[in-house]
Amino acid sequence: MNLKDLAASLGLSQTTVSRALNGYPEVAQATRQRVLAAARAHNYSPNTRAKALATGRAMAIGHVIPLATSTELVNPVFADFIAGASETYMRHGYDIVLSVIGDDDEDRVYRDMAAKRMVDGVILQSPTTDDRRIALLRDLGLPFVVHGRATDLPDDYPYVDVNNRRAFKRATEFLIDLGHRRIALVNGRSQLGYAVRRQAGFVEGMAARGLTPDPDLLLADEMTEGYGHAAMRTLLARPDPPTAVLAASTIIAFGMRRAADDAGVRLGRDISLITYDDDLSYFRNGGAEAVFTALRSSVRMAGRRAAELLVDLIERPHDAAGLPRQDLLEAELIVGRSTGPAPSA
Amino acid sequence: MNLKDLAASLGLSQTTVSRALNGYPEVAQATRQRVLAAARAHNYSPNTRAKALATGRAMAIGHVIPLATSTELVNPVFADFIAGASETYMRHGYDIVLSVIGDDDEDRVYRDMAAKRMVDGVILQSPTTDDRRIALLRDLGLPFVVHGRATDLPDDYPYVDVNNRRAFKRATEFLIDLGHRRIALVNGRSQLGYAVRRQAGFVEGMAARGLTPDPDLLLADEMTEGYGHAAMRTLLARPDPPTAVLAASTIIAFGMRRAADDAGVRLGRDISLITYDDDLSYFRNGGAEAVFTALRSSVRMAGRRAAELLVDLIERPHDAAGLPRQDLLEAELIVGRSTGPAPSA
DNA sequence: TTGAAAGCGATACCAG
DNA sequence: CTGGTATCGCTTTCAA
Repeated sequence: MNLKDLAASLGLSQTTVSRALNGYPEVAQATRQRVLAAARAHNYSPNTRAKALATGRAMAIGHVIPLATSTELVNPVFADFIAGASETYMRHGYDIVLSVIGDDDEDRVYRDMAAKRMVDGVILQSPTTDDRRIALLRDLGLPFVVHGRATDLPDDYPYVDVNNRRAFKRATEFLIDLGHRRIALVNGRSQLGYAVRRQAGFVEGMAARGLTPDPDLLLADEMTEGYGHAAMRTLLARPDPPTAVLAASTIIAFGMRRAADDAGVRLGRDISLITYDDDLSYFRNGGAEAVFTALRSSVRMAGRRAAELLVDLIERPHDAAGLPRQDLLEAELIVGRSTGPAPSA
Repeated sequence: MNLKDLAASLGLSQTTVSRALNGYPEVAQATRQRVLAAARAHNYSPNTRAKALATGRAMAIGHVIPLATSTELVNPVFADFIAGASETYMRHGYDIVLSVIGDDDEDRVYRDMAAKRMVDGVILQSPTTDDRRIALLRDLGLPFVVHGRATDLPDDYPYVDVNNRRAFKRATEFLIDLGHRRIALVNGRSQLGYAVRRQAGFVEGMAARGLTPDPDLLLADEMTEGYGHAAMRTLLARPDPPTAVLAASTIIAFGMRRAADDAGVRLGRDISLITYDDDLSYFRNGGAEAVFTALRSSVRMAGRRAAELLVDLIERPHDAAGLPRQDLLEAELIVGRSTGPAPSA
């Protein structure tokens, strides 16, 4: 059933039926009712492609998930972000078009999306410190919102980010206040803006309590489970292993946890582990006995927020003057028992 | 730059340019070369929406992610499945359209997708035992492939599944051969086909070694982290806690692990845990010291396979007579130290 | 081997 | 308030 058939079956023109369906004011109430009833009866809904062609609006947003060739598992963060975003899109009638890409054909994908006009805007994930995709998208004239920030670029593009610096600062101070002194940070690569900020927060937190971080306890590499495992082994093999570790991602923490198991070391007892974007729901459910967590909850909200900014940008592109279209979310800090006791030393 | 402009710039008709670009044989070699060169030079790529409208093919596949309202985290399995599927789609030129939906508007989404013609086919995830979406999609005439199987329905629809029964049977036998006798199964709800099969495999494995499962050690509920936590607490509180546990999902295992930590029980030492769809990459990286894992690796392959079947179904709908378009993948069984020692009892 | 013209299914302008 | 018609960008007969 298409518009033509529907119009014919009603003895009306396509024009009138279209107007009735799209809520134009100049349609007679009686006519509108008839049209709506018929549409419902025939289970009519307009062909998206035709509509998109006619209006020039695709009613779809592109999400690009980068998947480094070295990555074995997909970072669960992407799924949570999208879950959040889709709540917003749903309300505004947008669909999500997903592209999972290797790091090689990065900008081909954006070029394509712009040229093929299949989306009205895109979300850019995990920007690097001087991400060139931002300039590219601007050139292409494709509306976008960045999830995260590119440290080395002027701060003049739309973004949503979690305040990683502050979150890590607070987590660090929390550990120090528990009595920890030798604290390790197992971080992602420093090309990633958030890795840089997480480390900055960590260092700040130490400084705020008059401590200097031991460079040997600052580890960083590709955020994989394998790396987490290797890092934990390295740390445990030291003559003076840290009493607490701050892990920068779920994926890294997976590997660290396993390495601890292998070594017979009990996390949360023998050594404290704070993992940044993990385990929210448990803490919620568990109630009182909670620990620090942050990103995992914030990520969903970040998705929601980013989607709002993007939809706004697409639908009211000229308000740019007034509103900044940027948002820095504060991560929750939840604290409790599982961090383990203060070290005796 | 659109087809019209491109044709004008070449002094050719749209027809010829279109034919040259789409590899029709009747175009002169020289002409084709000129056209291709110009297209590249102008960075031309055809407007997807117009093409879809003209051809009746959307070149997109719908993936529907169900997100129960009670679910706090998105099951990472979906992301891995999509990562696998997208490898296939990429090769064939399809895009992914994602819908994240609550359990309420289940079939509205499928109806919409069919009516709005925005996708050429869909992947159906996590079927329930007598899933009515299968009949719906058949009615709608929308090509689909199911990831998983609906136990209570005739086995006559296209699907890709992992052989859950066999995987759990083998895992169970493996544990028994290590000396375990009191083994618990923490499973998902029995509306889910795979939960039923996992339990069947577990029971079969016990039977194969002459054991009967203790009903008190068969737990099942919504697959959440909170539930995993509760289940583990229940098990540990027993006078005779199990010496090994089989967890049916990553999410459940998250919670169980945390409960073990809280209780000071070391997984892999004090009590063995086999988790079904977790941790693949670590094992790969770690080499020799591996344990059972399965779905997490298979899921990506399942995504790839499901996508292949679906593309095939869309592009050659009439071969159905010959090929079954069904695939049952065997999950890998990787075995090693982290399962913990055999119990002394 | 090439081109003119008719759709595909909607929207939107211009008349009436 | 309603209808005719051009248009969006491409594919696909049909003719030449």
